[in-house]
Amino acid sequence: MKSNRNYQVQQPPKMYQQVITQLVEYIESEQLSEGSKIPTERNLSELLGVSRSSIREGIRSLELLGYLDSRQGEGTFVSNPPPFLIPPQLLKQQLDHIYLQNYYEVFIMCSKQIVSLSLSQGLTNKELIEKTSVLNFTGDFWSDFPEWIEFIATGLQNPFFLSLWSNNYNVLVENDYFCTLNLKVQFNVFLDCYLERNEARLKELFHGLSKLDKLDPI
Amino acid sequence: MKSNRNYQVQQPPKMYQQVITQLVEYIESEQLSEGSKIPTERNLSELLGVSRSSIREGIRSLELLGYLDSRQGEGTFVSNPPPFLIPPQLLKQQLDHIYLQNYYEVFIMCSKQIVSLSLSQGLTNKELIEKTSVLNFTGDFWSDFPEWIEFIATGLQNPFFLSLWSNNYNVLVENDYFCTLNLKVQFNVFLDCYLERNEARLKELFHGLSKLDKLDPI
DNA sequence: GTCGATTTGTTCGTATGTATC
DNA sequence: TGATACATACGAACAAATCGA
Repeated sequence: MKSNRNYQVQQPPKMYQQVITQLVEYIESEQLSEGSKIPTERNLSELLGVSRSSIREGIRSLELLGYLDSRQGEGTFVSNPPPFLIPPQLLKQQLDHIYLQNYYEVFIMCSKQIVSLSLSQGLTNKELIEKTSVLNFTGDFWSDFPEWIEFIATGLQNPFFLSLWSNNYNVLVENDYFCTLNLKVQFNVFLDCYLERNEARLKELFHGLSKLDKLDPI
Repeated sequence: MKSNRNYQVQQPPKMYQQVITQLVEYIESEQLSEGSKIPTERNLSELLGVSRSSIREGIRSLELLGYLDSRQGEGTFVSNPPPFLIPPQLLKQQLDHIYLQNYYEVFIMCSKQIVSLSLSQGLTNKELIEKTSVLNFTGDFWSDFPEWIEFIATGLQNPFFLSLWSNNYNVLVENDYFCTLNLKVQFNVFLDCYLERNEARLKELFHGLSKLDKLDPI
């Protein structure tokens, strides 16, 4: 090597990227929380010394991530982005079966974890039964199972499992994935094992869920 | 209700949102895959009948998601977005301890799942030992453990677990989370149990990891 | 190696719609 | 009703990078 040139492939940072960084730093330094108003586009333009267009490109990107919310005539406000995002869902992309299957397996992992954590929460058997009795089930597995998981997940300390679970669930629903699955188990079985705290059997049941065959297209 | 007016609280869709939708539809309909070039900003402007600025706001947002990649002088190209995103990581936000702990628990869940799937892959004991022997460990838990997980995850059918794992891992690393943990176990123990396929003991070990105490600040 | 065409990067000015007082 | 503040949107202009003749 003769020169000191940097051969790394790296494009120079773009203005909107820097705007994003500055914006986040500004919000953190000012301790702005959900609902707080940030300076107007024109102010930011002067403050950061960049054009309004670049400011807007940054704001728009942060808006898509759920970090900002701008309303015409009012201003731009700080918002709380979710802990996880699934890009194809944000873009309402059509996903093929192999993608959906991958999301499905993550979905099952989350479901399993939520059930496991729920059982280790230290509730008495009575509380367990009382809590779940407020739910009214329909008999349709892919209607009852999600309702159940969502319900017990809201009681957990860590809300991220529910967030991740919901993301995956929504992707699958929006792509009509569940109706392609060949289900061989009743929902009651899950619920009974849960109320009996039969973790070994639950493990088997979840294992069965993750190994579902695809329905043969007729 | 006297009129047919829609009282739903919904802001009118913004141009850049529509641009995003149209762009995704265009890419899908043209079957463009990774690396394909999309029309120039000026072309898109005419094609969709919106200004170049709005086109850019849409492109920029998709760029942040990893769905597009635009290079000055060349053009804008289709890219493959990752299956999961963690917004605070994209924004290089500083996260507080409670947030990090939540991500940590998801991280452990993924690690556990990866190990479990790896063991059920049907490898012989000999293959298992040979595969892991290519790794050279340092003795530092939070250096060895991630290297191990990442290695065995690359052999899995479903790449989403690794993707999700990496996302969480990177958040934790970037926020110096691991060095705040009070670790009481050696990495060897994990590896030995793995090679012995001792799933029951592995379960205990992971349970121990998820219940780590925070180091007392001195 | 130079020139010219193409394309994104960036800025500025202007007009319009909307919310608030 | 009017005035003000603000985001929304457009279009023109120039800079910078890339590529090919």
